[in-house]
Amino acid sequence: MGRGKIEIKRIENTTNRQVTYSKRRTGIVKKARELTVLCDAEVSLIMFSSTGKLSEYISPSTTTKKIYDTYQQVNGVDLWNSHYEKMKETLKKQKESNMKLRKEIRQRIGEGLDDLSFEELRGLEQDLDGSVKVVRDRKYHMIATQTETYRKKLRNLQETHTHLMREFDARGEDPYYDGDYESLLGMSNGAAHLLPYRLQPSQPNLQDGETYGSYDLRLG
Amino acid sequence: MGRGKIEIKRIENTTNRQVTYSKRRTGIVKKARELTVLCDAEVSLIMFSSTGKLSEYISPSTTTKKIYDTYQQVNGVDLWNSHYEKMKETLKKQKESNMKLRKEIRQRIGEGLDDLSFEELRGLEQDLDGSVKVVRDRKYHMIATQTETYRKKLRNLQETHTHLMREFDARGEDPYYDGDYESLLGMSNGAAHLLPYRLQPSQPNLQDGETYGSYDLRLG
DNA sequence: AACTATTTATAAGA
DNA sequence: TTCTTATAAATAGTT
Repeated sequence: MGRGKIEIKRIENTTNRQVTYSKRRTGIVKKARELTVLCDAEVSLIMFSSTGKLSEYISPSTTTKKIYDTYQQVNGVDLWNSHYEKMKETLKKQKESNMKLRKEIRQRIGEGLDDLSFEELRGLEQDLDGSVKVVRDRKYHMIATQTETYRKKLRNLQETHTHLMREFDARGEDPYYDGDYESLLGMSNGAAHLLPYRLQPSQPNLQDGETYGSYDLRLG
Repeated sequence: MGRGKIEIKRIENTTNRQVTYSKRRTGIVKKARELTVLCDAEVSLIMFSSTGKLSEYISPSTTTKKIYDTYQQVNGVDLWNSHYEKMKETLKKQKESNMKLRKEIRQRIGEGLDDLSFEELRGLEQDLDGSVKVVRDRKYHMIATQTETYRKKLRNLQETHTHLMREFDARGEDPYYDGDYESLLGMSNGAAHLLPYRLQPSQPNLQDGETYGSYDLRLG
């Protein structure tokens, strides 16, 4: 229907192809609209040009979503819907699993025991008994470890104090001593001196750690 | 394009409308196919007649699902996709909840305790201790109940045997007795007799229930 | 479902 | 893109 007949095959000339697309797109949309009105039909027409541009016609009485929903109903589930169904199934299983886990926890807490038989009850008791033992052992282990850590910390503090005592006592014997206590107190442990230990009755609170601020001895 | 020009409005005559639908449907599908081939386009055409019958054309290079997916990408998410997203979110939350429940159970079983602090460990121990007590109480309660039931069953059996004894002893005194022990042993409890109780030293094992087969005395 | 007079769509050109 | 127009194609009314 034009100045000449054309063969129905891809138009190789790009410009020509785009012009034809534009003209025919107008034509087919008009046809879709006429079909809708004349025949009381519902039509969804979606077109992508070779350049990817989207055009569509949809009957005014409906929406693209409705058309696709109905389309799927008629054709049975397609890939998309089956994916959706699969997800619903997974969700259902997850919820069931969740319920079971909650029930188990409730029983392990001591609730909802009415459903259990005597044997199940006895099994649960033994199970819990075992668990308490494991947790208790772990706690004792932790206490032991923490006590050991605490001892080491204490020992380190005592050593530090011992060193500090020695340095303090040695101040009078140091010809270069300038009265700077702060630098003495902040000195590193690396500077270990081999002076003999001497008791310090003038500083009775030195060993409890209070004098030089609070030391973190908390467990954990 | 026909014998006469027609106005583009609903065709009231049903037959005429359906015929026109059929003819024009063929026409528009042909147009869609030509557009696909000539212009290298992708076309999805879905039509529902006024009677609800579905017809479609889809370019061979694609699928209805692809067209719809691309359509959604271009237009942004629609209601359907948001429903899908909501479901994905729910599923994610369910899975997370599940993981937490499993972790709690593992800890209540005595596994995966390494992550717990000393305080948490102590709390868990006390919690489990309490649970064991609840379960143990429940078990004892059940034992008590079952024992009571057992006593009742036993008493019933003893009564039944007592009755049987009496019937057995009474056989010699019955002038119509014909030697049919079986019918005696199978007799119902409803036929209660008011004969005086008599000890049966010749049947010492009668009261332990073994003589007349096994009685189900199992707990639960 | 076929026919065909007529309308409509559009290919090529401007 | 849009207009023009000769011509191909679609189809309304009919059989």
